[in-house]
Amino acid sequence: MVLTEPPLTQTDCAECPIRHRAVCARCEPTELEQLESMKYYRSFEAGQTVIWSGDRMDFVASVVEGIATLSQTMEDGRTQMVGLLLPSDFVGRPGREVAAYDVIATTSLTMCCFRRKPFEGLMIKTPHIGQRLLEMTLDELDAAREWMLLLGRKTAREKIASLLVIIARRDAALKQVNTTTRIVFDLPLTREAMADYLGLTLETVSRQISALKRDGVIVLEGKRHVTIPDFDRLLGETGDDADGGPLI
Amino acid sequence: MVLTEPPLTQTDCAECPIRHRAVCARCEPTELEQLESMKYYRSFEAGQTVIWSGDRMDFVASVVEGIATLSQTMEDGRTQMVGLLLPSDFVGRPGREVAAYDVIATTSLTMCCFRRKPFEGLMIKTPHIGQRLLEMTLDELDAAREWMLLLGRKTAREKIASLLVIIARRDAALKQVNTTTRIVFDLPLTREAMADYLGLTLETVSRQISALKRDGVIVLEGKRHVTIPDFDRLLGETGDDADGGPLI
DNA sequence: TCAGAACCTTGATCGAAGTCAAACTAGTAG
DNA sequence: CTACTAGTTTGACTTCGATCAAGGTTCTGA
Repeated sequence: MVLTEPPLTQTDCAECPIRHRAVCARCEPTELEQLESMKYYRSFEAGQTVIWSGDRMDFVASVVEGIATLSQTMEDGRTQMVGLLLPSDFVGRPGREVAAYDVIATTSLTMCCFRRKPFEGLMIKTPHIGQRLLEMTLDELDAAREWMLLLGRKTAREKIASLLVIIARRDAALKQVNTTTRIVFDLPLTREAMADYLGLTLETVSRQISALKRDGVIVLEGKRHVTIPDFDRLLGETGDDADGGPLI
Repeated sequence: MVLTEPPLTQTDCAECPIRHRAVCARCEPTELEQLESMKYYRSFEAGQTVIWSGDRMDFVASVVEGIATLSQTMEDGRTQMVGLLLPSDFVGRPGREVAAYDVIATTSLTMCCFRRKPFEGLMIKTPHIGQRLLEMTLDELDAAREWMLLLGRKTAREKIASLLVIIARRDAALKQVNTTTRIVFDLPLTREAMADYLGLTLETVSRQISALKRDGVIVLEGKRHVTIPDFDRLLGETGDDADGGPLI
């Protein structure tokens, strides 16, 4: 599916997370009005491609609900995920006309889009939007560097444990539960998507998950529903510093 | 070596690349004056550590000359390079008090530093500095994602070829030579540093360089001086799309 | 001019993860 | 109810890069 001119579908945006994350927090009423005028929602089903690398991209967006992935594919089909987009994450780059990565919905997905040109204009007139975007981009860069350590130096088992910790943390932040709550969540990714994330094959992912289950580090009901009986134990499996911090 | 309060050594900054890259291009004379007042140079010898992860960091900086690396180390000593800093690259993060990575000079190195607090103040008052920094950060994020593909999916041989292309490109950009010039450069990294960049061991790096040499993809004089007889041939070894673009 | 250190190369062997193949599970469309 | 599909697991075997070990090169400083 190729998006060249996304349709404008104006709907109410009261819950749009971009309000909290990139823009609006310090916006004047007149700026909010402008944002409303360039805003529209788009929804996708699980598995749908939001945009292909190389396509023209006339919007930037924020994930409202669901999960999307950014990935790169080599000529011969090898693919590597380079970004995991959870609710409130930002997609697209001001000033870039053409998408640099494939964006794929891994669950059903709703995004709050802003037409790019007017958004760029507003950014120039409203410095704090750019400042917020800079903070978010620096956070993403830190996450990417953490990910590079994972890809370059961790064992398959450590990679799986790290991914589980990342998902558990983001899930907890989203649900606003605290550290003491029992840690239970559903894996939002297939084994293949996990493999693309971690630079492994899906067979290795499957084997390592089975091993963590056999060793009692995780409890699985079905193939996706995970319980972590002892979060510190899981943390210990990641290879990261012990002071990597608590769940949230 | 731990830097907590870097000494202020004011010198002239006519050649400081930050003028071109992050600030100054659109600065008013009064802003330039302010920048001068918060600026100082620091020099390091090859092998010296500029700052350790976890140290207090009271400055942001731009590389003027030489090469530095950002790297992360796991408890057991496994290390992964997460950034390669060449002249005009920016180090540090506005708003961050504590360094997140080790910064190490791999050649003799000169940096143009700005005291962080006043720099942050200037950034708030001067939006275009933040805008420039956002662009540079987005570029770095793209580079990090390219690097993730390399770490996660490329073979050792492809990794080495990719690194050679990256160095050749940045070297050419720095020297302002054009595509048709014969491609000759010195490797600025030891085999071990290359291994840390690529998520390999130094032995594998050495073996793959020998293999590329044996196959005529590169010509080596000594251990560091590289000639690329056929750049397209080298590009073909990277596994990247053929349309990965020319030297510059 | 020699000793030592840092850096690099090469060989032999090993093991973690990849590949290929088969079978299992759960959901769903007919 | 059955057949199909997408997703997953498990087994057997292979391979790429790691590990361990020895020796070579270059440079510096005594």
